[in-house]
Amino acid sequence: MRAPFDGAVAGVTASAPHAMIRTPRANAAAKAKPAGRTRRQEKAEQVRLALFDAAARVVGKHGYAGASVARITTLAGVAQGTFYNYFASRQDLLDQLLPAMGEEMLAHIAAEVRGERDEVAREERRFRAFFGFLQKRPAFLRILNEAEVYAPRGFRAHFANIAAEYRRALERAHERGALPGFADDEIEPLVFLLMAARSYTSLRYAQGPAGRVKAPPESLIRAYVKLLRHGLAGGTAGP
Amino acid sequence: MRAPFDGAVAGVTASAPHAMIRTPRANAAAKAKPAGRTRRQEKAEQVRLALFDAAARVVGKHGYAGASVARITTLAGVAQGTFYNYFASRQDLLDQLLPAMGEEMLAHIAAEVRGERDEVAREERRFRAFFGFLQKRPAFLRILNEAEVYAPRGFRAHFANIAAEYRRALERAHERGALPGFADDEIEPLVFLLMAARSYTSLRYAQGPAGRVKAPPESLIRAYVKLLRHGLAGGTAGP
Amino acid sequence: MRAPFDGAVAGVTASAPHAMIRTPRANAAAKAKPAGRTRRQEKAEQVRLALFDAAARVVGKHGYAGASVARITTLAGVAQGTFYNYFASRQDLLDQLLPAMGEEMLAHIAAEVRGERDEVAREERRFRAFFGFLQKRPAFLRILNEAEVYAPRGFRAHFANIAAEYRRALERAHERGALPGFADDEIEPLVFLLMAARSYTSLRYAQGPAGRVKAPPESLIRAYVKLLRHGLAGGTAGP
Amino acid sequence: MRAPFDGAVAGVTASAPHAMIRTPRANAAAKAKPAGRTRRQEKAEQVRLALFDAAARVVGKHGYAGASVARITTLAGVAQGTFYNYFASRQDLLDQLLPAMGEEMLAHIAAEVRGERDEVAREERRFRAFFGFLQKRPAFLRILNEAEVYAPRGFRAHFANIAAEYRRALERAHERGALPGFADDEIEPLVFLLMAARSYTSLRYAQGPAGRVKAPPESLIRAYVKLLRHGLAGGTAGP
DNA sequence: AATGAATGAGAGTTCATTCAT
DNA sequence: AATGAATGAACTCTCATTCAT
Repeated sequence: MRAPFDGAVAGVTASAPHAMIRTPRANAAAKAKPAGRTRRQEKAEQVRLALFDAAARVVGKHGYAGASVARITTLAGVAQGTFYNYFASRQDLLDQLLPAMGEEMLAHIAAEVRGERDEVAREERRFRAFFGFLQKRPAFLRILNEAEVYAPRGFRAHFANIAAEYRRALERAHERGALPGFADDEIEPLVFLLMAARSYTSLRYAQGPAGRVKAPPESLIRAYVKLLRHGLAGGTAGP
Repeated sequence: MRAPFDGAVAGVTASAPHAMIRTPRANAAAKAKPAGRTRRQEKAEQVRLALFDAAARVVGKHGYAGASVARITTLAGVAQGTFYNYFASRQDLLDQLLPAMGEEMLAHIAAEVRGERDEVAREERRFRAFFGFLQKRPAFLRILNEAEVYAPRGFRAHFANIAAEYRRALERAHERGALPGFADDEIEPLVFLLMAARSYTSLRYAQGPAGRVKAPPESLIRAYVKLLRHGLAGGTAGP
Repeated sequence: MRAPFDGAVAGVTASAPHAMIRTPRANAAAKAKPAGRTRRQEKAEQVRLALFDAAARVVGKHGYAGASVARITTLAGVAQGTFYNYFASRQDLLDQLLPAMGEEMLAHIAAEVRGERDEVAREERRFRAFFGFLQKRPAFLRILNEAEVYAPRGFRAHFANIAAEYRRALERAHERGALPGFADDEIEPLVFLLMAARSYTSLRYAQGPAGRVKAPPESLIRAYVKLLRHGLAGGTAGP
Repeated sequence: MRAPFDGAVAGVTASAPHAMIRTPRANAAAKAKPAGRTRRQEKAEQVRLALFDAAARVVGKHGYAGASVARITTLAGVAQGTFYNYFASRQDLLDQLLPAMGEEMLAHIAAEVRGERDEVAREERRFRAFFGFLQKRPAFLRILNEAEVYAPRGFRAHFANIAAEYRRALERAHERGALPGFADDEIEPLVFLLMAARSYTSLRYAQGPAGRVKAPPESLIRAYVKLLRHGLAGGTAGP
């Protein structure tokens, strides 16, 4: 709700699909008093969050290549050494960035799609929600973009998350008979084709100057919907 | 046929759509004796080519991040300092890599599409030809992938090249009435959606272990063609 | 018999020849109630012992260089900060390690020598007992080895201990007329020459792979005894 | 002859038992003009020597642990990066230090021993020459001492060198009948016992304050000679 | 007395670029 | 035009020690 990541990190912790997330706190947790978190734990969590948040901002602004530990810790307001109390390495944090924000994105999109029955309309909502999320979290665009190269482990985790979610959605649609012409082994390719549309066009249309993020033009959404509804024929007969 | 890039580089030099490509050679060319190239010029061109070729191989194998000037010059068999007689900076060469290979790719695809009239069938041919090219030039997949992050200028130049070519094709199709449902301002989005499909799926399907490049599965191509032909409905009525 | 050092440390405390050994406990000891140790004191002594024992194990396995406070406290099962309640610094503990084990070694050797009257035979027993001790306490070999460089104060203390003991033995032998050719001022050099033999050959012959400790070959002991009995002539006339 | 290492390094290069010695120059050497060294090569050799010399001084003064690349390069008057043009790593240089000086030591000792026939007298000369060398190269004492722990590869190389040399000498003596009481398999132990005497006593007697090196007392040498000549009996009958 | 997170100086190493030869 | 050694800033990471809780 407020600073980036408050929600995102909580989301990750909740669903916890990231074996790589591990902080010093983890050990101490075992000895924790049953009655709620201690002050120390709270403070530690704050620092962790501050580092996470700082990393997201720094990557958003300078890219992964420019995300030095020095920059991140300075922005977070802690000493460089402190970083290594929370993350095993620079790469460790970098690899957690995308999956964490990805969870948040998924939640954001899911909320927008709820209620719509028609599959193309659902996809249109997802598409719009994706772009909406980019505006809510401008850093995400760059993080998403560069992660494949700079944080491949994190990228793969995120990719698997998103693809699994998408696949579930398309498989349900398939069962409902909403994708009549497609065979079972064509669902996965379809997943990637839809992810491609979203991801690739965001690079062209959302990326503004100086890290700014723009809303996508309606013509893009119209073209996408037509393609999904009728293919390249685009709906000859008109709506 | 033989070493990568002999053709590619020639192609670039020929069509020269890259404002950023400018080397010390350019100056020398101005002074060239009218009667053909001197020995010196030929030798220089050879060195330039060797550096280019070495860079492509190195990036293909080690990625842009691992493409140090030392590695490139060692592979090319020249001293490190020599590099800067031909390229303004490491980045300069890196930015020329993708546009050069992109020209070659364009030529390869154009040759495969020739003769086909149906627009969906043409796109299928392009799609197949793209994957075919990846197998011919395995290094291209990695270069294409990483360029956006490591050689953004080069990536943009390449992207503009490809998009322009695509746009021309789709606009001709549009004029022929092959994209009946689409408005003028939806052609460009369509271009990006088709590029997205090609580019994004290549990452998922073509990337084999250890830099190997695989052929795409037929299910992917079937799904793509169905999507183009009928949208998500996928051709309920059958072909 | 059980955890290393129970005895060793007790020994140190008993004979206390180490001016440098002084821990927070020492203060507490002053305030001790006359009637035996309190629970608190016992607990504290346990922690001290645990740290000591952990340090010996860590140095035995990872060497002094790898004996970080973090590793030692983790193995001892206490927090890092606790360390500084018992030792003034990392170096302080490290410097106590060798003298403590050295006392144990001395006791071990003394027990083996008892009863033998011939001086060369006594030295042979010491020599064998030294190697025997190494096998009983494998960590000692590494500690002894590295202490000179990493814990020079501790090394000097240990060295002085051993040399003093040795000197006492040789002086008694001298008085008995067992070292007929040597002048008074040659006793000390002799001490160092005997210590040299023991210490140096242990590095060559006892050190096995992966911290394992081997028994010395009999040929070494034969050569040593011959040297002591007859010099380089080695006993031409037979024994 | 002048600055430390001029000779030492040459010595190493000559007998070259150190597979680990490798500098960038090695490549270039292949292309070298036949007619003598170029200026560049000479300069490079100078820098290499300067680094070597600086390293020896630094280790002599601050120990291996204090021999940071920064200190070494500062003393040598070159930039830190330059270091890595000559040595693969800090450890690489550190491992070369002892073998290089060891060769010089060997030469020094050999020169002193020449001419003497009696084996004990030869060993006395070696012993004296060893201490003499320590005074000529004060840094050597510390380097020798710490190498086992900080530069184990270098130490092993040096140790093997010295032991081989010694062994050759003792085997020749053995063949001459100079070590009448010793069996073949006792020669090696003898080698180590003599090396022990030299090495260990140097720590006790040569080490002065502040890296100063003292001459050994005559009593040490007398004791040593007596031990070698008659064993612990020390020559009852007198000379 | 025990905790353990925070600190920050300092380590080794890399590499694009320069420039005297 | 070619060389390749020199440069030095920048990087990630370690760890003994401190100190508020």
